[in-house]
Amino acid sequence: MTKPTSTEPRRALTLRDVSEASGVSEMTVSRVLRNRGDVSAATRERVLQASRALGYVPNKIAGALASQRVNLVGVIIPSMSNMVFPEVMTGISSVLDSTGLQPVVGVTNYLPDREEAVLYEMLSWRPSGVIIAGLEHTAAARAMMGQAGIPIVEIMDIDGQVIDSAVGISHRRAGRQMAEAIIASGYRRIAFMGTQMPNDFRAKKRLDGFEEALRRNGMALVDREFYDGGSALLKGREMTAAVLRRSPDIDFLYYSNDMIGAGGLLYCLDQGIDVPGKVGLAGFNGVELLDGLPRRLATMDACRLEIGQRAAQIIASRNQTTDLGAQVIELFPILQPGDTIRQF
Amino acid sequence: MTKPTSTEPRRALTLRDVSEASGVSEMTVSRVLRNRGDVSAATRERVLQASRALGYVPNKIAGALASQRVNLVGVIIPSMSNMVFPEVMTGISSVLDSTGLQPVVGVTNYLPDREEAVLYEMLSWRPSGVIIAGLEHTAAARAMMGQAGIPIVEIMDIDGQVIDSAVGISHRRAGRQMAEAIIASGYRRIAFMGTQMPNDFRAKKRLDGFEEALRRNGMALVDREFYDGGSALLKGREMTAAVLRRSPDIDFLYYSNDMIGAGGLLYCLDQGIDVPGKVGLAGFNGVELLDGLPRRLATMDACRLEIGQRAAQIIASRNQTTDLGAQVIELFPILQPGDTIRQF
DNA sequence: TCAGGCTCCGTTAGCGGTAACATAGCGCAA
DNA sequence: TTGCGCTATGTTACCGCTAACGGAGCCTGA
Repeated sequence: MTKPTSTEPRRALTLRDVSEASGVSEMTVSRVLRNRGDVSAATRERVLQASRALGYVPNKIAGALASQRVNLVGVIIPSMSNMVFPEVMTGISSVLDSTGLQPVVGVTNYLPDREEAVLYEMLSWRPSGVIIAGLEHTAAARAMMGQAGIPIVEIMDIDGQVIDSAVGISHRRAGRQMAEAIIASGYRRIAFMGTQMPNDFRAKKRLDGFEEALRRNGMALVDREFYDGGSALLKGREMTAAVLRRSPDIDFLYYSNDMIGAGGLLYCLDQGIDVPGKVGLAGFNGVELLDGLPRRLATMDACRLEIGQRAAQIIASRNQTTDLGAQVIELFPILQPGDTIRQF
Repeated sequence: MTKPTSTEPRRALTLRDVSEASGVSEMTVSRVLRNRGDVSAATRERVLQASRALGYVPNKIAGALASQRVNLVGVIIPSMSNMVFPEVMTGISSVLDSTGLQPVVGVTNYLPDREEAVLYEMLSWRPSGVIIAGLEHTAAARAMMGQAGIPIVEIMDIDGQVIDSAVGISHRRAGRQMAEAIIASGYRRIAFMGTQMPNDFRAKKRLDGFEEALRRNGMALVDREFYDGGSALLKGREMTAAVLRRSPDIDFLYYSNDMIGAGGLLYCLDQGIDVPGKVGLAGFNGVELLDGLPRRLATMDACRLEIGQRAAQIIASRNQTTDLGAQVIELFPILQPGDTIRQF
């Protein structure tokens, strides 16, 4: 099985092989394969035939070096496994697909040093642009992005200093809005549950905004609980159980994301708790999963699809004559009350 | 905002800039930055300082062309948003991280033509290896992989013809096993629910194996239902409702994946159906999500983490002296009965 | 004292394409 | 017939880096 088959070439194919097989110069082959410049129909056909027959695959490394152009866009995100970034990617791809640009993903696991390393690696391939989640980066990462000479779009968040362009929502405001809606519905004894991660700056900003709004209304969080790793749904159950045991008079549970919120909702329903009468719940993100729950969790959609699309549009335009220039785009999430907040 | 800042260089930095700034040859700078060859500690320090001060980022395109080596491994998967591939990626990364190799992901959305295009694009960057989901590919894709002269590992499935190496489970056998367990538990009127996708070959193989085992026991599926797009959890609810309405005497619901199975489970519990007494349920994949459900759904874990790890090990070893050679590794999924199959 | 073997660093020649320019061949109007 | 302009193709010079080799300077032991 390890022996090369008879069809396996001893040496990788190059333009020269195709040019010899079709009797034209390498340059002409190059023109045919890139659809660039004038080539007669007859020659084109001959070249394509030879290329296909040989199974030639162009070497983009050489091509990129010679042309100083790379059709890659680096996308740097904290995680792939939480339902939020796959949708951002969908948005990015939907726009990039029609431009010849191609996304390349790097994952940081919410670690700033890892983000820096991933960024360095990406920039070393000289991409046409970078889309990166968040506004918080190491000093070195900021410097690299500033120097890179390519469009940089920071996504998801706009509460902070932008390097070049940004597309996102204000998480602080989102937290405030949710708090105000909860208070307006008459809830008074509110608990918070979220991730332990010190580097999830957006979750932190939401909580900041949330608490600020509580304070303005003369209130404060009655209880809070953090988790770290494991199945979010299960953690949501466990934290909710712990909080309700510890503080039985709680009347609202605010979750930093929908997954743990869903776990909490399932727990409350299991326990026969009156939702939203006795206890209200809310999460954040507006993930599709919620549609299948027994009751629709209150949440705020984070505009993930549109964020991806807008970011990709900015990158794409900068590689064209229709350059949109650097810009900061704020999107506005919509509160979806679902069935877990009292309505009047 | 579109004006270049003062720190932005007019021209991209090259090794020459660093070499001039540190007073040594480009070759020496190259050696320092790659940690290769002998350089005195003093010189090394000087070069690193200059490099950092300038904010130099090496050009891997030029490096790869000159050295004929690329530290990239292409990973081609059908989807990123279904909980199964993120875990495979985790396995791949965990192994590759210590090797200097780096995964680059491409997504096909279960479309063979798209897979071919993604593969072509990847091979044009001359990666050190390719990990690709499934054994079914277009003729052109198979030819490309055969010619590429790099290690190719097909993952997830081993029921079919392997190009080079493979790591996976037998989905046909998995389907059979589940059917046998269900029958052994005394269920007799079984329905199936799954995706409509004609190109999800692994789901199809599971169903084939499942039906084959039923036939051998003189049985056949009583009902079946397929879905397409949308929230899997919600579709699971809807399909389950439809099936139970249409065939009220059903006593077992077999789902092609855990997500729709979870939706079905939630529906049954909502309806007050006795699970697993009156109706049993089972899914496939062993996703973490299930831990947070009110009841643990019966499932089979697909060895996703280990598949990723083993595949990465094969690629890594082929780039070393410890070459493992081409191989086909079969993994064996374990049936997790959970709480939705009657136990005796 | 000097051959031999280090350590450290420089020089040369590509890697496989593409931009930019050069040129051959042709049709056609004057 | 000449010359202009066009189309179709070839030639040349890199792109930024690294493999391979070369060689200067120094240390060592006989």
